[in-house]
Parts: sequence; C-alpha cells; structure tokens
Amino acid sequence: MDETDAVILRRLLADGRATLGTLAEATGLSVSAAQSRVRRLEERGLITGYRAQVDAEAVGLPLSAFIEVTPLDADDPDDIPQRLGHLAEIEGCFSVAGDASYILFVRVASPKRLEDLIRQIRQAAHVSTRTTVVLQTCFADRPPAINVKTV
Amino acid sequence: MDETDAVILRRLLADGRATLGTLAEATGLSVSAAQSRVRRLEERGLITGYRAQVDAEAVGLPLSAFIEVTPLDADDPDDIPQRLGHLAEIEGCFSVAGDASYILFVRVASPKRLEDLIRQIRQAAHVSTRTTVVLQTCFADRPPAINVKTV
DNA sequence: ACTGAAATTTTTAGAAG
DNA sequence: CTTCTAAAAATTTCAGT
Repeated sequence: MDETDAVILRRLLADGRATLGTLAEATGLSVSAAQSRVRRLEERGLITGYRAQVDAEAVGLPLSAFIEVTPLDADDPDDIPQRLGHLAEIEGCFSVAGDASYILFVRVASPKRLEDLIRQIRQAAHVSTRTTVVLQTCFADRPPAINVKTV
Repeated sequence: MDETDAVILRRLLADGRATLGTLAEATGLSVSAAQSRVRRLEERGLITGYRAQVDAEAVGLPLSAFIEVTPLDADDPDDIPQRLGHLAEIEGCFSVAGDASYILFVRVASPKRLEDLIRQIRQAAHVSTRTTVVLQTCFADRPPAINVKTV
C-alpha cells in the first residue's frame, strides 16, 4: 500500500459512496486507475465492505453498555462467543486480558431490554456479568487513521 | 418508519452501495419511491452517512484496548472528551456509570504506541487510566437490528 | 500500472396519474 | 405512491501505451 492507496482509503472512510471520479481527482489518477486501486483494496481485504451509518437513537436503540463476562465454571469449554453470537443486540465481543474473559458492547431499546439481555447472556453462556451503562457517547466509530508504512 | 423503511435500512447496513434498483426490488417499490425513501431516511437523520469498512489489522492497527479513565482531581472542570478528541487512535469515548468516568476504545499499531497513547491521555486530560487489552476480536461492529415500532 | 474511450448502468429530476 | 421520460453522472470493460 502506498500513499495513493492511503488517500483513497481515507476518502472512502469519510464517504463510502465517493465516486471513482472523486477518487481519481483526489489522487491524480484516471478513473480507470482509481477503479483498479479500489478493486485491489477490496480484493486484498483492506476494504471489507461498505455500510450505511445509522443513528442508534433514531432507530430505537438509545441505551448502550459494556458488559464484562466471566465464566462461572473454569472447566467449561470456552465457546462463549459462539453462544452469544445469536444475540443481535451484542454489537461487539472481545476476548480480553483482564479480570473478565470477555467484554461485550451492546445496544438496546430500554433498561428492561438490557435486563432481559443480561439474563439471556448469563443463561446462554453460563457466565457472570458486570455491566457498565453508557451515559453519553462523546464520540464513537471514528475511522482509523491510515498511515502508509509496512502496510 | 414502517417495515419498508426497515427493509431499506437493513439492506444499506449490509451494503452501503446497494443501488436504488436493488432497494426497489427488495421492497417491491418503484425506483422513484425507493429513492424518496432513502432521501427521507437521510434527511431525518436515521442514516447519518456511508462509510467503507476497513480491516484494522490490514491497515496496521492490530492492537486494540479499552481504557477506563478517572479524573485525578475531582475539582477539575470535566472537559475530558474535548481534551482527548485530537488523539486519532481513540475510536470511541463513552461517559459511563461506574467506577471510571469514561471508557475509551482505542486501536494502535503496537504495544509501544499503546504505551505512548496512554501517557498522552494521562497528560492531556489529567486522569488516571486502567487499560484492558483486547486479545481477540470475536466479532465487532455488527450492525444494529432494525425493528419497526415507535421509531 | 496506467490512459482514454466506448458501452452500460445508475442517479437524479420532473411530469402526470 | 405509481409509471414514464429524459438528461446527467457513474461504473464497467477493453484496447492500447
């Protein structure tokens, strides 16, 4: 990846619908060359897809939280992520080095739904949980800063 | 928002470059009607934008972590998010109800960069930190499940 | 790996029902 | 909301450098 690819990536992170014409202009390439670059970034897996960004509040998910997850029984096989994957309100699941085994990030419609979700998590994965409710999202989902280097 | 809008939203969450023709087909609407729907979802702020998704590892950010942030001095004015906003490696900043005041989610290139970042955070915001390193991202950034209801 | 051009698809806007 | 139209813009493909 060179600086030209980086320019394209930054543009597509800012606007996933940026046109090839725009990308061509930004890079000084022809439209065809810009297209090849984009296709290559997609094929090589640097770009994994395109997505509309939605306002979580506006779509009825005003409450978010972090949930630390700890297995109740250390002898259990650790298939916790698989056991939780079907719960759509879990946006992210991270195995972590710390007191807990996993940290989940969840979005729900209401405190009641959060309570339900926590119960489902405990039952589905046979774990204890420790929940930290988000009071305010100061900023979120900021795009990564793209740096050329050994990438 | 009705079920038709929900179908459109789900499609655009799965593919931000879905064409109006595709959306029309998925909803049973004409292209014109689909276009109006999308425009309305954008104008009403349900759709806040479009973005390429990138593989964080592939773009050189293989290490991520949660950082709990606690003010050193309770008398300080709380402008912590503003003081941290310029640090691009901070992807999200959440005010939380818990032991800490904020939880940050960060992505960095290396352990060394994480160390640097933590130092910068402490200095910039006059806070103490407690960092939980992510060992594995089981899944992340899953799109919210769109439900019709009082939305 | 790029340019340039042609062919196709998509978007956008509008008229009329 | 529909269909239809028409122009503009974007994507895609390909021959040639």
